[in-house]
Amino acid sequence: MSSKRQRIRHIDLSLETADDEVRALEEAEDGGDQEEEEEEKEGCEVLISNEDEEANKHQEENQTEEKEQSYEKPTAKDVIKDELCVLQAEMERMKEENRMLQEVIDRTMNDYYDLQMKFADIQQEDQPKEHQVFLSLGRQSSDEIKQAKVADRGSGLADDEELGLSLSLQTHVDPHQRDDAREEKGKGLQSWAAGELTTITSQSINPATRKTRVSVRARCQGPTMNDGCQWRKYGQKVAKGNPCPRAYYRCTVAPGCPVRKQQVQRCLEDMSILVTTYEGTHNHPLPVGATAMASTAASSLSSSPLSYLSPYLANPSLPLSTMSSFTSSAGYSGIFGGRQ
DNA sequence: CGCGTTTGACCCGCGC
DNA sequence: GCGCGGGTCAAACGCG
Repeated sequence: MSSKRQRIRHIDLSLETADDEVRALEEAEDGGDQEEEEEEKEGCEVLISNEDEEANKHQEENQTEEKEQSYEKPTAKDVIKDELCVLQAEMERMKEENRMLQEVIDRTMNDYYDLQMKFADIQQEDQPKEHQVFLSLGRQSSDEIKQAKVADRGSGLADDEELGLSLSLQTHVDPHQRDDAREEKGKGLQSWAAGELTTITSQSINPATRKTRVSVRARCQGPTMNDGCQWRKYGQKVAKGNPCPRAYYRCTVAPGCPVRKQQVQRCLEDMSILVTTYEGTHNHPLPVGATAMASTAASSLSSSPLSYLSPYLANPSLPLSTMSSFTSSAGYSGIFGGRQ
């Protein structure tokens, strides 16, 4: 199991790198005038790109000086024109580069999604059949199913039959359960909509209690990530092996809501990454804000990776039912790979 | 004064 | 059975 986690970490790193590169390029391209897609900043990357730009400027200035020495007194206008041309050319080049990087991100996200599906399948196989009954990949589109199958063939880790079973089972899922799952998934995805989430997660099952569990890894500066629901802290504990305390929150949107979440700030690997584990299913509809974010996040995931980077740019008017394209029954799913 | 957070005590499951 | 560790409770405290 640890090897699987390592695989996910590897993916996370690559995604963040791509994200940073694009962000740095965008900064360099428009000087940060564009509306920021993420509130969180990686200042060092921006600085690097600015330094590059300055270095280019210095180079251009040096070239200009050389020109001035070799030619006969060009007018100031000519010099400015030259600089302008060079800058415009540079800008065009960076735009092109930006486009290419976006394509790379696009491909990477597709690969990432495939891997998530594969990971869910692998974990499905690890569980007893009794648990698999509750597993579901949600109402995937035929393309997504194909992708998953292709991935399965490539790895030889899962078989199409099992995937098909899962798909068929979810059509019999109790609507209430599906709502619960949507809520579960929504909670995690709301962070996407908030632009805070950098990675998605893993799921886990508590065999003893059989409670639904979804964990979300989010890059978040604050003590807790805003997922649209109201939470009340009811306890805090220092877990062994992690110097950072684990906080326990309870959903206060509705009295008696069984949903709890635990947050663990992982100090050792990355202080900025917050691992949030949601447990249980809501016994109430999600707040409007949370639902909107959830559906927005859903559309962002199922559409372009750019909207993944900036979920608010995605169409927020998509119906909540869109969520079922990657949510599932009883709290589990392809992406989160959840189980009950 | 009400609500949320903090924190020590308690409970319970699990491994030995 | 015992010890350990995670999870929860509830009184105390702080803040608006």
